[in-house]
Amino acid sequence: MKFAKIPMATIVRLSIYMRTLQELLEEDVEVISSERLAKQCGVNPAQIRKDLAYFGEFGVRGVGYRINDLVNQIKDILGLNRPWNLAMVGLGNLGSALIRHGNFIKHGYVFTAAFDADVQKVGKRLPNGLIINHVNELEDVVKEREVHVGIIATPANDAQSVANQLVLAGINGILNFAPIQIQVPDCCHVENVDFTIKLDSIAYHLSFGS
Amino acid sequence: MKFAKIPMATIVRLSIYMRTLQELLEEDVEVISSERLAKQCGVNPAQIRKDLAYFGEFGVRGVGYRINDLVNQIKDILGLNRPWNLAMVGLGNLGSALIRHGNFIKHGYVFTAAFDADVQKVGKRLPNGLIINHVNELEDVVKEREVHVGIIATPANDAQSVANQLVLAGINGILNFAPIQIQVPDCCHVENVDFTIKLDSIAYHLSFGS
DNA sequence: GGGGAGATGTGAATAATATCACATACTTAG
DNA sequence: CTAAGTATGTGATATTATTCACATCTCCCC
Repeated sequence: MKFAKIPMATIVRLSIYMRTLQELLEEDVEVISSERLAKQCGVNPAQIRKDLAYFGEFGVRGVGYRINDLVNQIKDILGLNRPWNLAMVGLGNLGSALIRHGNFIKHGYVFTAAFDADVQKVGKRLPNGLIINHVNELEDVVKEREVHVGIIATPANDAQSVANQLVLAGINGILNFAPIQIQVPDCCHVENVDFTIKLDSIAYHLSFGS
Repeated sequence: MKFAKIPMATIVRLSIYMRTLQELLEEDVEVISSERLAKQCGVNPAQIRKDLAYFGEFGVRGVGYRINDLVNQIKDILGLNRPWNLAMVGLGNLGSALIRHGNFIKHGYVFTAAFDADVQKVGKRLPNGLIINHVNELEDVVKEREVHVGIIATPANDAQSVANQLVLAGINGILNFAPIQIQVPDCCHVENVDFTIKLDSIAYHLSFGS
């Protein structure tokens, strides 16, 4: 599926295109031009065509893209035509809220494990039926339940240690909500979600104009 | 403070440098070289020096950067040496968790208003003392409490309408957690936080190597 | 079935971003 | 006071990413 060095930015945009296309599908739109899609996503039309061109030809000249097909093709490109199992580590405010959040399941991501260091929480059942395990059991449980991606929602202090354990358990993908830069071996891919950094960008723009 | 066209990526990195530097301060490190900081942040040392060079000279040749000073200078650059008032819109799982999350206050962001469309929730008091207002009151309350940044944590369907109201109320910065691309006038700066997009990137990496 | 309208796919041009490499300046030791 | 050792700041270079512009293909209508 992957033919050349693909810019990371392209991958991110493909996700965004897909989201927008899925929206359009629900409004019964069947075909769209790169120009209209570009406007809706806030990018340049040529950008969309280039991004897709890395992976093949998906449109029809003179017509545009059949949305249903394109969504499926983007899913193939991103590896989303299969289920992905998630483990949540840290069930404080944020972790609990995320695990209840409907967007994961909507996009094919399933929580198959949940961990916390607080023995008070261990054994409790979450709304989705999962029972919280102690972080000590992380390695075993992760392997047993075939977790693919670990989500870190612990305090910053615990994040690195959790990351180490996840790597030990054979995890190669981590989504990190802790506000710290975690260090992992090259085999493991980390994506950070840090909203205070986003707020800093907003503060900068508000302070010094766009 | 702003001298030239500054790359957005530079602004984001400055936030990251600042976070790391603040960590180091707590460990009583006083001075750091661009090389060590770079390693810790996962970037190139020259990158750090270039990023800072947009705004002035902050280091000492042959020595490095005095961390305490540099943190303050980055705060000046980003406009963080002042309080910023936030309004949360949407107090479902995610919104409630965020408003309880300690990281905002730690970095100088204060919630001064909270809104929900559910009349059941209106009037309730949050852990931080705030009382939930109905979204109908958004414009008035936002102006009265001098809100600078609106945070959207509503379902995707409501996000655009909330954004419109925020703009009407004079808000120029929005942090959007709803998984949808919201449209706003140019005067308003939007940052999106969409973790399923991050998960998609991870899925891609796991599927097709790094 | 031929011609016009419209939208893709893509090489070339442009713009933006990151890295290198070294001159410059500061500190310390002798 | 001088020389050695370091680490910054920055012009030059390399790399990467975006946009343009147009040839190519499809559809539709006459």
